[in-house]
Amino acid sequence: MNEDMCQVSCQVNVIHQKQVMQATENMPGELLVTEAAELFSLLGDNSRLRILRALNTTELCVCDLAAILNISSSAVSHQLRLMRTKGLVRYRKEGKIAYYSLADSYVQDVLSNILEHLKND
Amino acid sequence: MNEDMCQVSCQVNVIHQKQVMQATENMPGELLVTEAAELFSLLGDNSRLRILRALNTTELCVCDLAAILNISSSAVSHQLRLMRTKGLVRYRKEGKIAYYSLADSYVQDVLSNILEHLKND
DNA sequence: TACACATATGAATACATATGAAAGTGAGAA
DNA sequence: TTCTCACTTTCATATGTATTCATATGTGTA
Repeated sequence: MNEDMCQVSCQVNVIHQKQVMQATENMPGELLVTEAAELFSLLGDNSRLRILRALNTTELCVCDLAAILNISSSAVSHQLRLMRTKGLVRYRKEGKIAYYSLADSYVQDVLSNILEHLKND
Repeated sequence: MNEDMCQVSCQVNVIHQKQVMQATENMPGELLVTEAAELFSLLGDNSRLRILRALNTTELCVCDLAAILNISSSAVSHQLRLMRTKGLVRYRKEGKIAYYSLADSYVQDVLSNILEHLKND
C-alpha cells in the first residue's frame, strides 16, 4: 500500500498523491482545454470533415458542397454556419451565391496529417 | 450564368461542375474520413482531453484521474473504456488497481501541437 | 411586377452521448 | 469467511446535436 494515500473533497481516494499533484499542476488551463475540445468536436463530424476536405483546394458554394456530400443544402448551410462562427471557414457573397473557403490553413494541416497517419495503419 | 450548370440526383443544382468533380475525386475514402471523424470526436470532449493530458507524463489509476478531473470514478471509467476500445489508452492491472497509460504517442503529439497553437492567439 | 433560385434560419425530430446511481466483480486484508 | 476497496457495468436520465421541413430573405431574370 502506498504511503501517501489520502482523502479529498470529492470522496475518492487518491492513491498516488505525488503524481496527482504533478498532473494537476501540468494540466493546461480550463479555458485552453475547452477551446481545444471545441475545435476537435467540430472536426469530429463526418459532414464537417468532408466539407473541410472539399474546401482544401478551392472555394465552393453551398449547393456544390451539397452535391459533393450528397446531403441537403440546408444541412450544409447549418454546418457551415457552425464552422463560420467558430472561425474555421469564411465566405464571400457574389450575387445570390455564397462562396465558402477555409479561414485557416492550420486546421487543414492537422487534418492532412491525421488522414495520412490513419492511412498507414 | 455559368455554362456547366446541371442537375444531379439529389435535386441540388451544381453550379461549378469542374470544381465539384475535382473535389469529389480528391475526397478521402469514406472509411478514412469516418475514422478521422471518430478520432476527433474522441478528442472533442473536455473530460477525455483532460484524461489524456494527465496521462501525458505518467500512468495513473482511475481514482487518481477522478481526483484530478474532479468527477466521479464512474465517469472516468466510462470514458476510459471508450478510449480503450478505440486504442487511445491501455491499462495494466495490479491487484485491484488499474493503471492507465497512453497507447500511442501520436495522439499526444497532435494534442500538444493544437494546445500550443491555441495558446498563441 | 412576378418568378426562380441560392441561401439562411427556426422549429421539430430523432439520435447520440456524458454522467450518476446502484449493483456487480474480483482482489487483498482482517 | 467477511469486509473493504478499486473498478466495471447496467440502467436511467438529461443534455447535446445533426438533419429535415417549412419558411424567410435577397438576388437576378423574364
